[in-house]
Amino acid sequence: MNFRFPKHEKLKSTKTIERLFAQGKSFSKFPLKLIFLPQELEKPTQASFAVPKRSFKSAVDRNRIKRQLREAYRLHKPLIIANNGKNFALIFLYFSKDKPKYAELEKVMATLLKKLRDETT
RNA sequence: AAAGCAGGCCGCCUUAUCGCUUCGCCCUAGGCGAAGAGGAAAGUCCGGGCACCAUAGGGAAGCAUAGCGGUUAACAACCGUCGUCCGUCAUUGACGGAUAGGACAAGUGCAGCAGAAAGUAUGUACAGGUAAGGCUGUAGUGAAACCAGGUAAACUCUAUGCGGUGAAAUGCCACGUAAACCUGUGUUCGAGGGUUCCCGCCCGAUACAGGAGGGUAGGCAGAUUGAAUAUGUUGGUAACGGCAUAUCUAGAUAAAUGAUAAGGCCCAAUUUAAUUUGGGAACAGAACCCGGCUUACAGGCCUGCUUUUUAU
Repeated sequence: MNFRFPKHEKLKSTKTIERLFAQGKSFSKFPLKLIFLPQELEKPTQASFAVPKRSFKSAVDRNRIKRQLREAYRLHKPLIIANNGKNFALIFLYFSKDKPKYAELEKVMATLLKKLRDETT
């Protein structure tokens, strides 16, 4: 099992992100929204996490939520990587206005990733 | 011991598992080791370093500072001291606190109550005086009544200082494209541009301005060895400086420094104590680097002074 989340699996390209917001498909389950597109050729599945400044004014809170999101993704990403060969570009949006509990975040993350796997195979 | 005031310091810890960033070593796509947020990293309010610009010169404007002396790379910061004001003890001093503190004899403006009148002065009563007259004195109101009046965190004046931009700066490498097209202007008789404004100066030709459209948006340097930190010693009332020894202490870039579990510890609620439940602690996240200022801050510790109580 590979639970690592190194730099090259982080979505950084401005172009790809703009394309995601313009054309990406999405589904949500409170408090997360997942936006996704098939990845360009020869690139691994990449993910990125966003917490709007509007909801959380403090940088400390935003950082903490992003870290928890990243942790939840890191531990559950084998769900989408394991068998099928398809790669994705992903963005996770946190749209609640309250601080999350990690256990709930983890549950939501798992269901979202399962849904993504089931709908694209 | 308690309370108050002033100053300074700390601001969760340990272990396990799974991860992230940088560096080093094995020797390669993995493993091992080391290091990894703050006192304010915040606000971006001052001052520097550093870099670039087509010289940055004069005048005006603007902004800042304002007893005196010192510290500093520099400052609007800091230290000392004098003056002024306030408080306490007390009696002409001591202690503590505050203080943007140059000029009102250039001009302009402003001034509650009281008072006839508050800046173009001059009413009443009494006394004196004159050719005549607030011409002179006293009384009365007020902090102040003509005195070169008071007031500049009022305009203003004086002295001193200030070129601009700001790491998205800047340099190099790689990749890609369009030195193409349309319109206008222009090449020493100067289009256009830089300097806040004026003058002056400077740049300037395969150029400049506009239109429509195309490409890139990666890497390295800048960038963490520095007005550095710690200890000792030494000069100075102090701010701060000298010398010696030791140390290397985040370097990310859609932005690492974390997540989970257990225990300790702290806080809140419950309770006779125990226990149980909740929170992880307050304020808050480096972004070129320093020196300050301002603002936010749960809880704890230390030092000094004052008061009260207890003991001697």
